[in-house]
Amino acid sequence: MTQTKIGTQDMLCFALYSANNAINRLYRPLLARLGLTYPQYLVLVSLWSEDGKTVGQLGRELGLESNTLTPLLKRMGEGGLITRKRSSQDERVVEVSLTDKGRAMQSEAGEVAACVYEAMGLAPAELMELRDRVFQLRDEVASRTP
Amino acid sequence: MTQTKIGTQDMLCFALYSANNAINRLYRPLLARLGLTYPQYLVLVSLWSEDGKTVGQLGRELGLESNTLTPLLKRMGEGGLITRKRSSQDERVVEVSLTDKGRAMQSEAGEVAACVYEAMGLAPAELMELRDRVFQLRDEVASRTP
DNA sequence: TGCGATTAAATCGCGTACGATTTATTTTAG
DNA sequence: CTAAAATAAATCGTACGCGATTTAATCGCA
Repeated sequence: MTQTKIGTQDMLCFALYSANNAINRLYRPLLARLGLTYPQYLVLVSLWSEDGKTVGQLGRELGLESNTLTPLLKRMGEGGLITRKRSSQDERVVEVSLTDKGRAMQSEAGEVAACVYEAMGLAPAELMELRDRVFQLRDEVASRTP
Repeated sequence: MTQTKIGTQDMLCFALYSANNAINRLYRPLLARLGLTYPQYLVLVSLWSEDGKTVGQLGRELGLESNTLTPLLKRMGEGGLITRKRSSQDERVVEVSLTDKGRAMQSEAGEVAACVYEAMGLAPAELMELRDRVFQLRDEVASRTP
């Protein structure tokens, strides 16, 4: 017998849970100086790479639903980072776009990203390999979730 | 130039964030049938491996503080899974112990763990390697967080 | 054409996470 | 011995995530 009792330290799910918490604790004070939370930062990263997405598109990319995104985007709109406008083609759809202020934040955010990258202490190749393994696990789990 | 713009799909932090969310979505309905949330399940796993821990000990193991644990443990106490008692040695400390009901839940939880393990689609060796890498990253990030 | 089914956001309630602060107890220095 | 420092939980407010439901608009098909 190799192991009778398993503890939290044996669980991959706990590794991901606690690593995610740890990274959030690193990001939080850095992003707070920009008036951002981590999920808000992810929305900006998404829009910086391609501006003008619907709530549904953002949700599919980030793995979130409207019940999370709607209030989050509302706060970002109040903060003047984005605009939210119903599509004239399809009034059900809300289109999210960057404001000048939201676009301008990209350069400041670069320092945050560099700071987090450094704290991870991984060489680029290691980082990319770990990232791809974690994405693969996510996709595998998601595909088996009813 | 290899890449001009980076997106969410390039970020290790997003991989961890979205994988953690995906795993939670898998756990949630399974644990809900036991009346548990994922962090509550982690508390039980910790106590099953060694019963009788203080709030502070649980917090160090799980990476959580009293502001998160206190209400969580209160709910678990109301659910009859644990007891919370101030130490007679040091009245500042609260000791958390399993009830019979909390202990009995271990066998039911085994099925949940098996279900999650299967959904990950990883061989044991792969799983352990990924787990250790993620823990290592967590510890590295935590050690560099002020 | 019209009406039920589908789709997209929004709303609501609950349970985390966590920064900041408070309360209560113990430790420690003088 | 005692007042200040340190420690352990608890409390409070804000922002996620998400299950469940609601509202509004569009689609599909008889």
